[in-house]
Amino acid sequence: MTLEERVRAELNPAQAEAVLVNDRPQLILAGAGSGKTRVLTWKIAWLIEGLGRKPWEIVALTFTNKAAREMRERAEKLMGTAAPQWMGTFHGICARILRQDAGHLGYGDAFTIYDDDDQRKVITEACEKLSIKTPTPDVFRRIISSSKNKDEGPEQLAAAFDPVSKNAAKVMEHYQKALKAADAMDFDDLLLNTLDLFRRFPEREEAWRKRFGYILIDEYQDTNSVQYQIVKRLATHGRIMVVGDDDQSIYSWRGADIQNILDFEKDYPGAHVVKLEQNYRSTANILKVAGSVIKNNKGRKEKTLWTAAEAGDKVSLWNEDDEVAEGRRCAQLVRDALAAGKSAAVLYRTNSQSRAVEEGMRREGVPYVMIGGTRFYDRTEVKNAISWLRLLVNPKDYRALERAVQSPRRGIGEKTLELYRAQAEWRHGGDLIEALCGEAPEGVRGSKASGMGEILRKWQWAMKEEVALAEIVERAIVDSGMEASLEAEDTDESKERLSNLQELVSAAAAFAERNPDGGLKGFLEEVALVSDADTKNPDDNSVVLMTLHTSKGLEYDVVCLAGCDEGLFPMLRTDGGADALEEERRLFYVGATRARQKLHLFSTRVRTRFGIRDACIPSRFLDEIDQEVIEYEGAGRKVISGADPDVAARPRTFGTGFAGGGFTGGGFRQQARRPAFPPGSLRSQSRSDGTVPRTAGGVTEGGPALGLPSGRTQTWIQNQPSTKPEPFPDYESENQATGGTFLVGMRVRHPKFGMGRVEKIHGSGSAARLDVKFATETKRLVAAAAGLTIVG
DNA sequence: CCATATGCTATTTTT
DNA sequence: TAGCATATGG
Repeated sequence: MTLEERVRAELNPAQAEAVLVNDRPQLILAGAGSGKTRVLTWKIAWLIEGLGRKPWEIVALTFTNKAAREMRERAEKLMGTAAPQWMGTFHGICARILRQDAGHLGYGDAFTIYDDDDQRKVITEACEKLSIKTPTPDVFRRIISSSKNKDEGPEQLAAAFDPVSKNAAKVMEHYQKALKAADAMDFDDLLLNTLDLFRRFPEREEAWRKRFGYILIDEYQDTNSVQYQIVKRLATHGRIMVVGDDDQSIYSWRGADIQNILDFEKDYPGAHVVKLEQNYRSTANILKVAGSVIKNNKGRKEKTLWTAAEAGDKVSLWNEDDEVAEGRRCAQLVRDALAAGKSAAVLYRTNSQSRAVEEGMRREGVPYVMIGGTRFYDRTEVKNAISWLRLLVNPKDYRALERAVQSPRRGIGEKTLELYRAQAEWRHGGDLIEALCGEAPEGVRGSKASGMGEILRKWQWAMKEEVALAEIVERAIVDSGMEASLEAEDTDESKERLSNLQELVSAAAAFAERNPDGGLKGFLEEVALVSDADTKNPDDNSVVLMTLHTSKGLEYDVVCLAGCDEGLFPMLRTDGGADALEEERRLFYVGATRARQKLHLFSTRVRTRFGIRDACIPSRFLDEIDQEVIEYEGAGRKVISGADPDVAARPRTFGTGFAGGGFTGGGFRQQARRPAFPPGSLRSQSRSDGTVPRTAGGVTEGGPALGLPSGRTQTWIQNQPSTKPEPFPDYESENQATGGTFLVGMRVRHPKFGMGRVEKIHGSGSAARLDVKFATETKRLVAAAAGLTIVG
């Protein structure tokens, strides 16, 4: 069989067309689970074995290491020969380009990659130097990063009229200088500098363009402006294939521009467009759920996923008391799944939700692996050890010195360090190691610092002797004194840290094995660019816990999607644009389509957020779901439903039974939408103003009183976790303006003063005054007129 | 310079 | 509530 015949035999017609067409730029719109990796890997095989292209002519760009690895493995398996060398993440490939060419831009080839922490620190220092106090460094960090993602510099920021941008411009300028002085780049710089290289050095651009005779890009919908431009410059020859799904664009907040994929046909005239709409992953019911939600988005490329698979189970909708019950239920469901030999995952919107889910897993004894949170390489002790190595590779890396000097503490502080920095710049061309070894700066008793210098010198020596990578890492841990200091501490925590450091040594050894020529430089680069999901490989017997974002590209037999509660998911920030909701919806789509066989969706009645228990309303996405394919679940308490549109509000939550005995938090959400549950519910209980009588808790205790089957007391409205409902009159006040009810402890937003908290309430009704504590001061406001919004 | 106390804020995070 | 960052005093 010829290769072409094989392609046609093993792929569906659309996939085969995507693989075999080769004379035009190609846009492959690949719905979730439609086999895009398959297409990419076959494309590589076709280019190499079918068309005689050389592996080194092909560059394949992904957004995650995991995706790159998977593509490589599958391509190699398919061909039995080596896959292209240039397969990797955008950042990784750019780093490789820059290792070669950064000299043109005034960087060394040993430049360091700064992570978020380094970034924060450098920006904070910049703010201090410039005596800029507002806003916070972290705000600047975001502004700077998003500027870079848009291919903009300080100039554009300075041109803006608002003071924040003006400040940001100054900070950014200073920040970039500091990075340059440290011979360092942040993540954004890896991309931006590559673009810069191409713009400023056409001959280099030309060289790379020739190098990359064929360009493949995965997840094209996630490209930002800089990536887009890099690609555009390299792909003038038109030998490019991009694969993506506009419905899965969930990283706009990282600068991804969905327009890139929507405009592909404009950017590459004559492009060949293939839609992959057959889904091979999920049951028809799951797809229906995903499809019925995503179709509410405007501005998407119309496409409908279909499957040859059967309808399968209905999608389950669970409504639990609170996040604790939710976690338990997930654990139970997942345990059954695992027992049946299935894979399972629990997905949530925010990392903070993981706690309750973890707790549930532990209580039910279900093994789990959590992805996200702190990366292995982000643990303090690991970073500390690495800072020594960084300094060794790049002696200008001031940030590394700042860390190393504290690992362990050795009595050298900011001031001394600053003097050495000056010294290094003045006398040693920025080389901090030289400065440490040389004569101590004026006013410094040199012995402590020069001790560091000697250690580093010794390692430099060892490096020349080509000592094994793992050994260098080991020395960093021992010679620096980190090991001794942790041993001396001798606590459970210090033991844990020591073992992490040991693991770092193993990681180095493993790296050296994989990349014999990688060296310390290569290792540090991997450390900087690898993610948590790349390092953690869950075994078959555990559930995987992670955010919806990290779940993209993965699939599981059984998926629980926790926290489908309005305000949490979708999570809409006040300043988010109209597109924000659509992005949340795409996130739902991504989450739902991770499931192969069974999807469980969860909402809760009450949820603790920021230490406050709050009443919840089911996510609007649950409303959008095609009702035919869902079933309501719950331990003998199917939630009663209804489509009564004027029941906008949920009853407050009374926190009786909790410490203190008082009620906490909760309030009427005037803007609340009708719940997802079908007709005939207790809605009748609500008053025409959309509120529920204060005494609701008492009334709802008994099912029969409401004409419900007895024993069925657990209904949506009834099921308050409390029995004592009467609030103290002084603690509340009606507010006509927002229609909300203020309670002490509530978090509110004022148009001018920002976020605040209700401290005290004087009087009631329209005459009520509130003492609201804002960030800087406490104000007494007229409840009805202050224009406060209840946040939570 | 370092250890402790207080106070503030609080998405998502491929790299 | 909890984690982290800054403030403060030894």
